[in-house]
Amino acid sequence: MRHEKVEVIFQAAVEVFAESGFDQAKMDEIAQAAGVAKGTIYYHFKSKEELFVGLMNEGMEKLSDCVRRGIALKKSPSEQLEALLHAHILFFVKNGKLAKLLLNEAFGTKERQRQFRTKIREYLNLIESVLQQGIEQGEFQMAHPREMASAIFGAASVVVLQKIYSLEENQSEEIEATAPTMIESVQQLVFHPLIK
Amino acid sequence: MRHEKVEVIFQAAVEVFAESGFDQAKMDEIAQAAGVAKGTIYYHFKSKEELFVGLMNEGMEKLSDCVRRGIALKKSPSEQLEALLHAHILFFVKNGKLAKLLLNEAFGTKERQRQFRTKIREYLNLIESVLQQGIEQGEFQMAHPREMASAIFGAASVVVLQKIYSLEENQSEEIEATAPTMIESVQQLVFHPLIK
Amino acid sequence: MRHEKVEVIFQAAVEVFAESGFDQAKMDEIAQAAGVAKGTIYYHFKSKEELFVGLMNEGMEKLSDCVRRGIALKKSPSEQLEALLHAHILFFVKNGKLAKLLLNEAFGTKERQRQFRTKIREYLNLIESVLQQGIEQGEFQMAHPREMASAIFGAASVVVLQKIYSLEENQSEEIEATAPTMIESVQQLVFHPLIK
Amino acid sequence: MRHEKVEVIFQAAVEVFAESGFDQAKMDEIAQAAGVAKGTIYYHFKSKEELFVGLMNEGMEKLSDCVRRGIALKKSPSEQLEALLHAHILFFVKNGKLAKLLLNEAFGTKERQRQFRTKIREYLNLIESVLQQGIEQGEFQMAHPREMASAIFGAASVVVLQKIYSLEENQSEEIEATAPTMIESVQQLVFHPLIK
DNA sequence: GATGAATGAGTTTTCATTCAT
DNA sequence: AATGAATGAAAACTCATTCAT
Repeated sequence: MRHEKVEVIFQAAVEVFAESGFDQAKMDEIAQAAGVAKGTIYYHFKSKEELFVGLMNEGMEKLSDCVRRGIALKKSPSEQLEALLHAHILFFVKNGKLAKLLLNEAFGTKERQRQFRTKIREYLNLIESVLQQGIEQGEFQMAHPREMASAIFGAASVVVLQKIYSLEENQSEEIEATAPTMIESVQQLVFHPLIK
Repeated sequence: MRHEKVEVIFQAAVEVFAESGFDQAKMDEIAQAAGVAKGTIYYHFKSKEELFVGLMNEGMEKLSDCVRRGIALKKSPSEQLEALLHAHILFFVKNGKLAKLLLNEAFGTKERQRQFRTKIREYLNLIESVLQQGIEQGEFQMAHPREMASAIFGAASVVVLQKIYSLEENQSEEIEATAPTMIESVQQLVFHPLIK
Repeated sequence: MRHEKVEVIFQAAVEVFAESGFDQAKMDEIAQAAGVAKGTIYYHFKSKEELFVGLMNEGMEKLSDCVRRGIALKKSPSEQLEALLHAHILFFVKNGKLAKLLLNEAFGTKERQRQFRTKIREYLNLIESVLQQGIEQGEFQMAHPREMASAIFGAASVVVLQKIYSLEENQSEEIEATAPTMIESVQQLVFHPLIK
Repeated sequence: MRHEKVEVIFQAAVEVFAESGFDQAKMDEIAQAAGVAKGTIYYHFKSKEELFVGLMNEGMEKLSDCVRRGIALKKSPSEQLEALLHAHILFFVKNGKLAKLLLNEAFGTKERQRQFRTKIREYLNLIESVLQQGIEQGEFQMAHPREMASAIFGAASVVVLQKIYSLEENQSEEIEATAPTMIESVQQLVFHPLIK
């Protein structure tokens, strides 16, 4: 297993980065939150950026794994897509901190953001491949599976993020209870027309 | 009409903020890009934050206006929703800089971000009201119009953002040509099931 | 004339760099000594290194000018060499701080030191050209004017440095009084054999 | 005999200190170069400073021994002085790393430098005593043997240093071949007038 | 209205040193 | 004897903001 202190630092870093964003996050704060000296972080990570990138990669890895596991149980593309949405939203609900970071830091021209987008691109490819299979097997019908993948990703992600922040502003914490609502909405968007 | 210098500063600020994000953007750089002295910015704006907030508010205003104008021409909610998506995507395509800022700075706990989210909330209300009318007039059918509004907003925004950055990485600039692809995709998502 | 603050910073920097050497010198200390804020130094100089290099260049420039002026008054190479030694030693005596920096920072593989050595090389060329002329005019006789230039430079410089530090340890300050002693010694080394 | 590890550390330390100077040299780098753990250095030396001082003392010791051995074979002061110059220059040529350190770290107000200068003072006394004997025995003639000792030390040292760095910049390594040139030059400076 | 030199609080990062194993 | 993870004090540098001109 990974070095104990590294784990502690990772935990603390997610909290702090999610709370403040990359630039506003202070290494001091991360160190304090982790209960280690600032030097200790630098003993394990070359820089703030490297720490952040490590974090993001791990986060995307977890999301991918989680979604892949959900898909693996299903046979037909439409069931797989359903499972994908379900897993994606639940993952974001359970890992709100990561979700915040994901959208906050996904876009931008900094190197770390570019690197990060590569990971997102991979995740989008996963979605796209499900769509593609559906098309090939005659289940789905769409002209632009790549754009559709982005749109679905955006819908599923922003629903959760918006909910997180709106609940935060009302200081309620019962987000898990609202998961079905969000899943249902995105499922409808994808599988049924809004129009009667 | 607004003071000439203010306009110049606004223009420059959008560029710089979009390129670097709020924190990494330097007032020096904005001043240089605007061709004014740094002090001049502070003569017109109290702070970096105020400049940014002014910018974002104006941006959201423009987006709202643009969408509202699109809707106004239509009668039925479904036509209105169609027009809304169309206008939203075209606006983001035409104002890529603003689009970047929008998603980059929409989430976070800083005061400026909270303020900004208020504007987004208003925009989401606009979408929601179209959905609501559709329900009332028996055109639409959905359990959670609020969540649906978020999902639609996310789908339409992320499609464009993802496209912008993916084109940037390939150094092509022909994003306007791809607008129909994106509009079509989101329209399908909203109006037709993916499933045959 | 040069900007007032720049001048003040230069003055302070010579003091501090000479006292502590490049690495041990703190920008804080220089700022305090100059009576300006640390930021002011960085407003005028890009980095500690740039400040230092500027300083050294100016120092070598002054030394060169001073020696050149001494030489200019003389006709024959031997008179010129005499004047050169005289001027060099007096300059070091008057500008002890600079003399310290000169020897302390002349050697090393850092970029700033390499740059600095280029200036010293130029100064050595000046000495060498006097020697060369002496040879051509039949006044001097030597096999390796380049090495001789280094040797003379070393003799004249180290004599003064050693004296500065030995006086410092005895807390006496009367170095100017000892200048003739040093000049005489180096003159003898160059013009008369030690051997009777 | 000295502990094996101590020897290894010394070797590595000379390299690293000579390459980077005292301040820029990193204990990590020395440890790596020596192939031991950082803690091991601290097991054998109390501090970076102590390691450095030990090094310098040993270096000066070796120089002194080498020169003393050269002198011991000669009888007359002028032969002794000749041998001294010869030994000094050859020692610097053979121990370039040490030579660099010697001049780089000889001057300055830090405690380690003061300590080091004590050793140099002793070496200068050795030179001075040869001069003094020459005067007493009627071979030499000079007003200020102490200053003359400094001047000779400076000439002999700087000649080599300047050559080392100028060859380094041209990436040639044949310094040993140039030793006679340098010895000859300093010998002339000391024993024969430049003037015909 | 406009300017840009000056400021100093705030941040990342480095590295000698320690100490439990 | 030897190790190397952990530490925290120290330093270079940044940049939003101010203000005299």
